[in-house]
This record gives sequence, structure tokens and C-alpha cells, in this order.
Amino acid sequence: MSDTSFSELRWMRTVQQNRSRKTQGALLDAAERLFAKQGLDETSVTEIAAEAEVSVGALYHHFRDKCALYHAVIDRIREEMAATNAAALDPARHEGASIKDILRGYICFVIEELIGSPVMQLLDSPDLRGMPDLLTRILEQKAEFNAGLAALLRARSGEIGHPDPERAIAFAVDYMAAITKWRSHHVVWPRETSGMPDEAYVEEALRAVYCYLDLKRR
Amino acid sequence: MSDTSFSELRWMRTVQQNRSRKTQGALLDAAERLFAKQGLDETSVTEIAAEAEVSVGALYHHFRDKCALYHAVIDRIREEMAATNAAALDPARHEGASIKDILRGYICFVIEELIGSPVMQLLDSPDLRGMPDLLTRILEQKAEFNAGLAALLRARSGEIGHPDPERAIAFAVDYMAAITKWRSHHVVWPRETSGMPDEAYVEEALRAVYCYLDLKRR
DNA sequence: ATTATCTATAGATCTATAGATAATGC
DNA sequence: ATTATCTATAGATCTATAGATAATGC
Repeated sequence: MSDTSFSELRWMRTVQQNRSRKTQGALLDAAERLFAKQGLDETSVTEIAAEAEVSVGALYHHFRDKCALYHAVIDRIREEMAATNAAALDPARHEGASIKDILRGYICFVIEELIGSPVMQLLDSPDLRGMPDLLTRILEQKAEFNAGLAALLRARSGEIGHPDPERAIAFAVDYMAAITKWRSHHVVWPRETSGMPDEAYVEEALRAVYCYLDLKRR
Repeated sequence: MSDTSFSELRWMRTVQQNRSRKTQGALLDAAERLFAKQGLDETSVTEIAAEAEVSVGALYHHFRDKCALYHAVIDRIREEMAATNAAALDPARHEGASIKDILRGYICFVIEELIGSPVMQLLDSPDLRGMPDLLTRILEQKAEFNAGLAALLRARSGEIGHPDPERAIAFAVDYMAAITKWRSHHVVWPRETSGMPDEAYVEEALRAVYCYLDLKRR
């Protein structure tokens, strides 16, 4: 399951230095954890400062208000996502890969690296609706991913047997997102596949999309 | 799309009477709307009382605290869901129906009746995690639905060409939930299928599950 | 007589700031 | 000298209650 064109792909995170950056980083990390676990409004600035082991005053020295901190947390993730997307969707990376390779790589990456991580929880949080400017940028980032994946598939539309390849690609892109996210334990719905190991879930999810697209032998 | 074994299925809601019940009902309705739109913590009791056109005092006469009101709102929906499920999953209702009929009926019902309704928003809200007892009962209710749908499919496993029908049923049940919910505008992800009309989305979603199950002619 | 509703407010919680103290780097 | 941090608290917001007033039904 690792010999795919997505293999060795990792989520991109940067580093920091001196005292100021250290507390700022500690605050971002603490806020990220707490916002992901409890949501924006259920997390108090006092709680964040405690988790970061700094005072509330220090928090307000670095961030204008709670909202600015949330903004910074999300925007850091958005930047990481941009870097990850650029790496993941580069056509050169997938030179010689089939649609099957690409879809398998995608689903394995999301399920192994992203499901259950604060990153995913925060990027899909309804809290974002409270900040339209931030939401817009996140959606643009995600749309870029969708478009990139669609482009990779479109470049291989010769493999698609579905009578309307363009429509099939649109549905397949949404299907992949829906079926991977459904695996997250944040979904408030019991899953018939909860006892299934990741590997089996991946196989079934792929079987469905492969036969939906009606992939031809190359 | 309406000649299915789910046709004429409606979401079950009960009625009320005198003054006391009237304000209680108004409070439940107002709270339901606001909780669905803004979430539990973003909605103040003052706001709910205003929306219901009663005073805060009246609210607290009927409900011990805000949490009890939320509880009542969700539990009313849970009861409606129980009634709807009982009607939907009764094997007699689907006498003579094929797997195709059942899956088509399900997806049409959810997309036409439920997507965008406060009911769905509330049943899938992360706010539920704050009240474990309530969450448990909701999950039981949903598990009952899953089990009922699985039973309907299992009774028709002769139609299934997939090499492991039991696993296929489990995946298909989850797939149906994931792909219908993905149509909701509460999903924080841009959709490639957003320009597609409901009918086309339904057809693509069904095509995928039909060919995944590898349904045989009867 | 009892039950439902209202207005006004006490108490709790949380955000953000003010002012004092400690650490950093030219 | 400047920048970062701390403690303590003012101000805002929200929940829940107390006490007074109005409506209901035997």
C-alpha cells in the first residue's frame, strides 16, 4: 500500500527560534490542540495560556485578541496545506502513475496521516463559518486541491469507461473526500465499517470508485 | 424518482394544545432553529426567549436550565427519528422491492426531505459530544437505522455479486450515509458536484453503489 | 388556588487591559 | 533601552433566580 505516487508525502510544518518565537509557537501549538479538541468557544484564553505554560498577558502581547490567535492557528495550517498540496498535486510526481495509483495514494495518505489529526479537525470545523474572510481562503485552498486532483484524473481520462468522464471525475473527487472523512471519529454516526481495519476499508472504498469510473486496462 | 418503496415517507412530527404547551412548543421550535443555525454555545437563552416571543422567566419555568432545553430539543427529534425509522425500515413496506429500489428510495428521501433541515444539522452536531447520555441514545437510534437498512439488504443478498456480501453491505450502508451527508451545505469543503442538480447527483451516487455491489438481474 | 408569565438583578465566567517586573540584545 | 512577561482586575456577557403580576381552570 506504500508503493504509490503519494508515498513519502508528509504534512509540511516549519520550525522556530528565540524566546519570543518560542512562546508564540507554544501558544499556537496549545491553541491548536485545544481548539481542535474543544472548539473555539469552549476554549478560554486562560486555558490556552495554561496549556502553553505562559500567562494570559503574554498571550495578549503576541495576539491582539482571541480571534487573532484562532486566525493565526488556522492560517498556519492553511500554509502547511498549501505546501502539502503543491507537493501532492505536482504532475511530475505522478509521471507514469495510473488513476488507480493516484486514488490509492490519496486515500492512504488521508487515512494514515490526516484522520484524527488536529489539522483535519480544524480545517473542517464549523467554527470557521464565524470568520468569513478566513473561511474563504480555506475554501480556496481546498478548491485548489480538488482542481489539482481533477486535473490529474482528466489527464488520464482515456482510462475512464464511464459514459461522461467529466461528470465522473467531479463525482469521484467528491466521493474520495466524503469517504475518507467518513472514517474520522468526529463523525456523529455509528459506522458499520468501524470494526474493519483501515486496509480493508481502503480496499472497499477503492473497489467502489474503480468500478464507478469503469477503469480500462492500459 | 418517486415510485420507490420509500415514497410517501414523511418525517414524523407531533402537535400540541393549551397555553402551557403552546409556549413550551414555541420554545422548543425557537431553540431548535437557533441551535441548528448557530450551535449550542453561540445561542443565549435571552435570544431563544426573544425568538419564541416569551420571557426568559417563562423559559426557566418550563426547563430547569439551558442544557435541559437542549436535551428536550434533541430528544424530540430523536423520537421523530424513531417513528420515521420504524416506518422506513418495516420489511413489509419493501415487499417485492429490489436493492436498487431501496437504495434509490433512501437517497432520494434524505436529499429531498432532510438535507438542509435543522433536524439533520442537530443530529450530526458536535455539540452532542458535550452530553454523553444524550449522544449515546442518538447513536443507538442511528445504529438501529444502520442495522435495519443492512437487514433489508441482507434479505436480498442473492442480488449481490460482490465476493463478500456481508462486508459489501457494511460498506454500502456507510457509503450511503457519507455520500448523502456530503451533499449538505454544512460541509466545509468545496464540492466539484455543486453545480450538478440533485437528480444527477443521485444518479451518480447510485451508479457507484450499484456497480460496487455488482448487482445481478433478478 | 394554582399555574404561568414577567421584570429586574445577583453571581459566575470570560476577555482584554493596565501597571509593575523581569529578560534580552545593542 | 527595548521587548517580553507577569499579576490583578475592570468591564462585558450570560445564566439562573427571586419576587411581583397576570392568566387559567376547578
